[in-house]
Amino acid sequence: MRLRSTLSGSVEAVAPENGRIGVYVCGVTPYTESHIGHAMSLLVYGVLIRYLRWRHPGVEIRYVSNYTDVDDKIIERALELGRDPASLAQQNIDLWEAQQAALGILAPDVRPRVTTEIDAIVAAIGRIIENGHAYAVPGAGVYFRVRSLPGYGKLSHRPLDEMRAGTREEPGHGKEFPLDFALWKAAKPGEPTWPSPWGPGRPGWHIECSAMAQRYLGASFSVHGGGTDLVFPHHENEIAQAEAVTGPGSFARLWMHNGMVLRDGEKMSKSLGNVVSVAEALDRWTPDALRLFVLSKHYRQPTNLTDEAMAAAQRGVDRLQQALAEEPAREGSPPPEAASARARFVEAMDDDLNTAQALAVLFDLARAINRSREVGDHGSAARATLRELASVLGLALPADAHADLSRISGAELSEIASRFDVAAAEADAADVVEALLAQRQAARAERDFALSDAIRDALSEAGIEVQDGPQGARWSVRG
RNA sequence: GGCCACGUGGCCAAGUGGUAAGGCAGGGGUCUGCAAAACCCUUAUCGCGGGUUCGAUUCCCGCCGUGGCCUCCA
Repeated sequence: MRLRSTLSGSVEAVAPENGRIGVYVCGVTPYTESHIGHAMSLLVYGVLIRYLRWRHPGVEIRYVSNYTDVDDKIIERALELGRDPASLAQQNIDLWEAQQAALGILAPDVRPRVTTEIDAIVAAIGRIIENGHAYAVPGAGVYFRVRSLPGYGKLSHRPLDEMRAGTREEPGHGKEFPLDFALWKAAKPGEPTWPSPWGPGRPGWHIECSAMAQRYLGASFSVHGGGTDLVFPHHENEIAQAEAVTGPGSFARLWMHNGMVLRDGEKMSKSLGNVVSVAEALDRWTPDALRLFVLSKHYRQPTNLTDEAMAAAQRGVDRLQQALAEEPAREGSPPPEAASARARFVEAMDDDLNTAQALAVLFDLARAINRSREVGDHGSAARATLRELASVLGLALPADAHADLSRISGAELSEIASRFDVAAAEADAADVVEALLAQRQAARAERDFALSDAIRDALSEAGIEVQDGPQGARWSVRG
């Protein structure tokens, strides 16, 4: 497959390095709970990995994504809350991992953290100093010597002198040059510290990623990803650090960046108060709807989260689910669309992860299945293809997606049951619904449509939709 | 101010030098006791102005607009 690389600006083939395809993606700094933008990012890279594994079954795909669990913000936040930075980070990581699982986001093979990789980081800094690309400033720490590296700025495509313009001097830190950045920060009172040849302290921001990426993927690897907001300075600095250790041209072959999630047209930010947390998203929308929303546009484009867009995404998911719903019928010849679907899907995904086009293949497949069902064919081959391709995109499309009654009011259901003289003693809400439907079916058999419609309306008001089909009535919880 | 993207039907969103996927919404129809779902039909010349070309939405220039980065950020 091919991906557009931020480094070269062109579309390049994803190729194995050192016998495998290694992918490193910048994870979160767990100083607070994660938001929908973090989820969108990892969701996309998870799809990339799923696709690579599906497309290249014989190739090892190693997926590494980190946690920067020591950093200014974590320390600052912990201080505000009067608690230990480590436990704060751990709490947010635990929450985030549970949420990722709920969202169906593929877990990385390795999730390194700064606090458990200090040895690798210290070793990397040592090499950078040895190679003349960094210098220690007593009492301040270690700085990377940006001007010593000729290629600095090649990722963000900005010459060094141009970047200098917007930079403010930081007096008192002993920097040789304003753009030099910290590899190691000398210990301050009350902060977590580790010993080092340059005195106690902690790693600066960028070094952890290059050190951990090279530790788990080697000096050079296939793909490095992250949000487009990380291009500068984070990824630029990662390249500089890595090349200062392993030489020019090492490190990631291809740099991939995803666009930002906007909320109602604006970037999510604390000051605007428009941050949508993962918790809120999970509460309001289904994982598949969020996934469909994210994948319905190209990963590099910014994506605007609106209630309308999410409603549309949910309806789209319903449509795919509907096509997969089992209904007994005879097996017929598979619709012709099924044969070409796989090829079209691969073509789309190979071309810079064009998930929007890939989704179109799924929807075409859904239509083909529904059409064949109209003429009495089961279409199971096409169904299996749809399910397989959907799973590559991480769409769960669970058969029981709309059977979850946990959000339906039990009291309301009991009230409806008693209103229609149905025994509501059943502990299981589903049994109550089934009993009501049986009552309704009896009414329909007697052509008492007033009663049957009243039951349907009552259930609908409670959030349960009833549909009559050839095999009887089916119910589903409104999304 | 500098750098980089983007501007496609009511909304969301792919895409191509030779008049444009898919989803949502709307309209008409089939099916249904009625609905719902599903199926069929139906809605676009691609921000504006130039240029290159036999031909541009697709390439180039300018303008307008939106977003991102340039400081922490997925």
